[in-house]
Amino acid sequence: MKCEPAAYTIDDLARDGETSWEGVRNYQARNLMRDQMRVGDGVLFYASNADPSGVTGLATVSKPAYPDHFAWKKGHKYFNDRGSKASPVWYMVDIAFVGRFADTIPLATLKATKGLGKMVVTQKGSRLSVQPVTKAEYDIVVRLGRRKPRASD
DNA sequence: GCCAACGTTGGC
DNA sequence: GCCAACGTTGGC
Repeated sequence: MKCEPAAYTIDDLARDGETSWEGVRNYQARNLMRDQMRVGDGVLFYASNADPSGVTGLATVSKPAYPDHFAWKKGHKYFNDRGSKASPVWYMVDIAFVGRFADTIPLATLKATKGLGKMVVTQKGSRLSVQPVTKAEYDIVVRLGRRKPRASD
């Protein structure tokens, strides 16, 4: 799940413990949250438009998809006139903090890592704010995040 | 700040 | 239903 640091960071999630993921206004991303995400699923927290952009930590799905009520709040920045309280269009999930990486795993590292060649975020033009990750990819990224830098690095 | 990639809108 | 115009995302 991607987020710009100006909006929310892994440190914010560490402080909050849990957060709702409102504001997704893209059908593909919505479908992933609504149809694919289950409580307990692992989440890679990705900082976009950051320096460097990359995975900054781990979270887990703590509440399955439910209507994003910000979508029908007139005047709210996440207001969207599709759907309504009666027939919601936009959904969100809640995620809970799991861990923070000592250092961001930059996108360039993901692209250069064996086994991540097909990971959605490493593909050109991958703009979706919620992307699917395979178990194998997830495990590789977790290993990268846990690796302690050597003095010679 | 540039611009490629992609989603959405709306005229026809 | 096509597709040009437009807006947004996000890496660089």
